[in-house]
Amino acid sequence: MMQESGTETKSNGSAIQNGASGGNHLLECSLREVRSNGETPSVEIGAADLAHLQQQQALQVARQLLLQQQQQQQQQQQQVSGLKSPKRNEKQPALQVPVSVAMMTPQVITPQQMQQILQQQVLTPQQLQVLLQQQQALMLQQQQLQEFYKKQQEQLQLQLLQQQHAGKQPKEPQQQQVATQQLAFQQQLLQMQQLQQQHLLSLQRQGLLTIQPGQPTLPLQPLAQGMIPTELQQLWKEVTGSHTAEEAASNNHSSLDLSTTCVSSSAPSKTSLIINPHASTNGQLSVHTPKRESLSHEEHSHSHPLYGHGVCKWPGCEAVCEDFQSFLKHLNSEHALDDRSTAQCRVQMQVVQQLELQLAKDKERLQAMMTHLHVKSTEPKAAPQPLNLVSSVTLSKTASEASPQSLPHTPTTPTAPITPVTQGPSVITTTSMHNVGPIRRRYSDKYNVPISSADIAQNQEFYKNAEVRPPFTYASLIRQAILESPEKQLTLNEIYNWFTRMFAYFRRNAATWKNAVRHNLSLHKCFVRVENVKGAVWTVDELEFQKRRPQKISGNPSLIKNIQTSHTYCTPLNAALQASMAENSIPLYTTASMGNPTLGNLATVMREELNGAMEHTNSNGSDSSPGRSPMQAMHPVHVKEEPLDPDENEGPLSLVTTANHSPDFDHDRDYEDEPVNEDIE
DNA sequence: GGATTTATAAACATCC
DNA sequence: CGGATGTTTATAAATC
Repeated sequence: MMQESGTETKSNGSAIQNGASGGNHLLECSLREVRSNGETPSVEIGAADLAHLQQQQALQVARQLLLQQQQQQQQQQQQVSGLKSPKRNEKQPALQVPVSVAMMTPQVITPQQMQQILQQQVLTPQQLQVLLQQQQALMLQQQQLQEFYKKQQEQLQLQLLQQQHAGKQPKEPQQQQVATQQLAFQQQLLQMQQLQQQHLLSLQRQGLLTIQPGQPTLPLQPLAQGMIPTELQQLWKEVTGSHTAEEAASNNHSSLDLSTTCVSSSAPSKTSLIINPHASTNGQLSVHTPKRESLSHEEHSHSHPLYGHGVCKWPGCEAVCEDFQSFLKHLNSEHALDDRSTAQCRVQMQVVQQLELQLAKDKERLQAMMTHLHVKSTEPKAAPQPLNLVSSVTLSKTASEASPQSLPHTPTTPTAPITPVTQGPSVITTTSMHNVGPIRRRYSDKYNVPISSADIAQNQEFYKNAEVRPPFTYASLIRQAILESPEKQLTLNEIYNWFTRMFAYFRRNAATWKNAVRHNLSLHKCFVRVENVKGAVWTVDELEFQKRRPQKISGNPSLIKNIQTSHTYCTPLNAALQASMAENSIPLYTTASMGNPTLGNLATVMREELNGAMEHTNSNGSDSSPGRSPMQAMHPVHVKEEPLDPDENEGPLSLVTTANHSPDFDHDRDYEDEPVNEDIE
């Protein structure tokens, strides 16, 4: 309506003439480099090497875990479909690119196939569905683990480089950090194992699983690995219950032609959608993926993932095979392509997915831990406490919505067939759904507290590679981009670049999000355009940014009310949560959440929230609580999780504290001569 | 159900 | 003219 005159209100009230915005190239180096290099110029080789060794050990373990799971899964795939079309292209040494294999496997079995399986199996569809849903999340988790492993390797190399360069001088913090990371990593792995145990437990609780006492569960290996077969073992017992357990395998005559079934009965049942959303949106992809059969028996004759210690490791089998030959025979006879194997394979896939989901979250936590420790050791005065606290609330809340799009709903269709580019590992299955154009997802950052540098930094590695939509608003991201810049100002194009650099998600649909960026820049008063010598740059008016959603929070009654209501909302789960937390600190899938494909994460979310709340009640100000893990990137659940932090009641804290973030902006109000303050704020 | 916030789309203006 | 950059409006969705 007032097109012409609108400009004056906002733009260039006064130009801060800092002509050279040249420092922006610093942005080009990854934050990780910045962080690790920044104040640690040198390394003591001996000690660092030690830590480095330890870290490598941890990596080794993780790698084995990955390989085993992946190979197991892959092998099953081969059983299911590979037998029919035994063309293989031995791709990569599994170590190098383990991810790609895992990426493809979920597409091997189409939802339709699964549907058939479901119809023929013994378990009720509901039961199976629940199981599958859980396992899907596990698969995601595995992917994340792989990703994480790669990152660890990168970090390792980086550190090695640093050591070589900076070489001589003794360097305490660095070594400390390495050791810390390694420790944290190991803890993460341990935690994964616990989680898996919990998963099993929960299955038992659901009655979906019955562990007979006499039944040998696979010896739990030091890491999470052992859990899955155990769990599956039980699953198989259920799945194959009517087939007289182990012996039904004689029906080699597969009734399912997995390699050809595709579109026939594509009525996308709920399960099919959930199981393989990618395939359900684009059926072809699920069919033509012949490359997966990279495993030849010869290749893995020595260490067949399904064979170990003279026992068939097919989930739920445990048949004794003296030598590898007999194992192969057993494999071909007992685990041929049939309904049962297919179902088992599918379940295994789901298990892995679930693991991967969990991993993603734990990875975030780990990063948060590392970041926290690092920041503290190097920057003791910055008082990041309140800042992190606030933003973590925001993030964990918003994050919980980031991935629902990746899971159940949003039956949207990809605007373009997913380009298999995805150089970032392992994301295809998770992300293939958000490549969708116009998903309007509201990232309920209702508190809309600005994300802190730490928040993004902690997860940036994830978002850099995973095409997961970041759970931040455009405004928050823009602000973050600008604040990260040395001059605290960026041109539009530089903002674009930041987006694409930091988030894989923004490497596509450029027109859309760029428009959104511009829109946000113009719309929000907190973004101030400053005329520059060489053009215009955008800066952030921090105060305006804080003012954006003022009365909502700032300790007013409504907030408290919200918290309380959310408490009651969660109440049904609280009992179970606390009970389980007492033992293992990990919540489970309660009956209420069983139907939800994302229950695992729900549980975790809840635990996080609860932990956070409890922590804060217990420890005020003690720095010994890094556990307030800022963000779980992949909470697919749509929970109305309000921050249970009692601290929130003290309201203003959350808003005000961030203001100290950049004192530079105090003078920004200079050119805030517009008649702003009265209209909305 | 209305208000608010955010995302998306699009029209339009301006500048280079 | 065309693209980049801004501004504005409209609409939908989510949330409060």
